[in-house]
Amino acid sequence: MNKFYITTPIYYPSAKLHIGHAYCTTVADAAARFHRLLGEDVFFLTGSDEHGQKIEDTAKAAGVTPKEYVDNIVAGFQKLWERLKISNDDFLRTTDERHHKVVQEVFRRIYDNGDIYKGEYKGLYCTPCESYWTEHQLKDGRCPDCGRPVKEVAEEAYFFKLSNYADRILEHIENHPEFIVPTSRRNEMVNFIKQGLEDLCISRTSFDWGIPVPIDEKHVIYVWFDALTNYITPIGFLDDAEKFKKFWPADIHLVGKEIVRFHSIIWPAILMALNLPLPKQIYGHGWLVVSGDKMSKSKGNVVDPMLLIDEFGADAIRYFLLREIQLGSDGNFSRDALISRINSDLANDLGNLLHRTLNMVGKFGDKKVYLPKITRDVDAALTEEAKATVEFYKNAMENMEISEAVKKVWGFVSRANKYIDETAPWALAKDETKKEELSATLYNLAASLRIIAILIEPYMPQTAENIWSQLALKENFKDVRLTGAQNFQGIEDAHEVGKAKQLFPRIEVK
RNA sequence: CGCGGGGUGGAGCAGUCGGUAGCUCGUCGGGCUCAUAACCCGAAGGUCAUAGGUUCAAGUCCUAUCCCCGCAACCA
Repeated sequence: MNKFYITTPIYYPSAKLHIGHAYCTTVADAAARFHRLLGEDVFFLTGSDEHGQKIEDTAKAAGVTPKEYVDNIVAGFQKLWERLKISNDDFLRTTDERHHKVVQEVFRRIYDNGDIYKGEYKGLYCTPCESYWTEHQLKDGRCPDCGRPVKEVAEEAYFFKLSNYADRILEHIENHPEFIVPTSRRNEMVNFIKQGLEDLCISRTSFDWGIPVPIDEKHVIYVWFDALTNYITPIGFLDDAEKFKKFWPADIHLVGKEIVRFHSIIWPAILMALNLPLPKQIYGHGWLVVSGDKMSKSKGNVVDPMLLIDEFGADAIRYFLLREIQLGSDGNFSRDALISRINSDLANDLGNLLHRTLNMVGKFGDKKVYLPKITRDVDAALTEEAKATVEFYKNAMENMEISEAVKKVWGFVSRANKYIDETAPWALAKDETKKEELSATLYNLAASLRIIAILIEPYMPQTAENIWSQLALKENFKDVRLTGAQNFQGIEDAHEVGKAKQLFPRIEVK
């Protein structure tokens, strides 16, 4: 059996998650669910990156311990994923004991190999703020936080020999075109490496909230070194060799475009130092922008996904994110666009298709659908379209062209709506000699909806199941695989369908 | 000249190897009456940021300019 291992970044609990985090996790979830539909053995990981000075400071300001602080915020993460119907197989917190062991072991192994050495970290330090700043972060040569002068100081620190791996990483990127996607990000990384890589400082003594360096307790390990190793912790790196062998290397690390660098340069270097294979793909997705602006607290335009779920439901949000935004490029988020999608695509096109179909099966028949005895040209055209849709969908989803796949499915929804017009069942129902035509129309519509339900499961799991249960199909929806959608006549003869219930109400805007 | 992305009907976007500029929404007109005022068909609307260049042919390739945005070793 094929396996599929996909990860999201582990998010930083310095604040509540916004719609951009929800976007990334939804994309990963759709991919994970799709691969489960293929029958693969899927491991889908998300989590939280809880260490670092910023957390320590924020907790102090809130008057709680760092652990109390992150426990509270991370509970919010988990609540959000639950409400968004995220199907992750594990949730890794970098404060987990299992993760500490891994990070320390990774440090130890690389140290023993000689790729970690003790050196001196030189930086511009603001003593009152207890922070290091890089030169470009300074404002007029002074601390950007308090405006006081900074001074160059040196502290003892451990360094990872990133520079040793530059050539090998570059070679890997050049020999594996699929390693960094999209291409624009890959080019960025190639340029970045060609500028030369410095060794990476991977320990700090200026704060305590982190995992101690195993050989030197007064240092804590740099957050990225800590965070990146999360990807090998829950799949048994230290405690389950068989599981590890099965799932590593990861198939996709889905990350935001701004952290592609850490995943495609630092992380591979760490893995090389451990003699482990590299992940197959780093996918850098774009950002959600709100009316052309990046979301930020200072602009006050941060969108809270929890409120959106309260108002519109998880599936509608998921649909919007997956359909509207081209993975890899930035996309616009707006309430108006969301409502417009819900009304036209979900209520009018899909919801109404289901509603009118079930209604007609009851009104023009005996609530049962019968295997067609005839095939008209329109029937053949519909069947063809179904087949083409499933094929396109499978191919697109495998290539993470999720938005393309969604659009194709909705093309089929439209085709089914058109089929109703072409066959005009209300006219057939008035003509006793047209019984077979009517019967074929009703069956083919129900069969189309069955396929649609399967295809949209990765996007809208609740809606998919809802359609399935309104069709009253006997097979347990959880057992359905994509192969089931490849068979058009998947409903048994004389099957009795359920009662129509509105899938998505139209949202009235004043 | 630090690096990168973008500028295409009213809005949001697609456009592969150069070959009649597409999609969704909105607007207007028509059809239909099973349905959630939904569905189906048709139409209007574009100097493809600007100026040059290459070519039989440029949204697409080249050069320059303007504008927007991101990154710049702790933002999904």
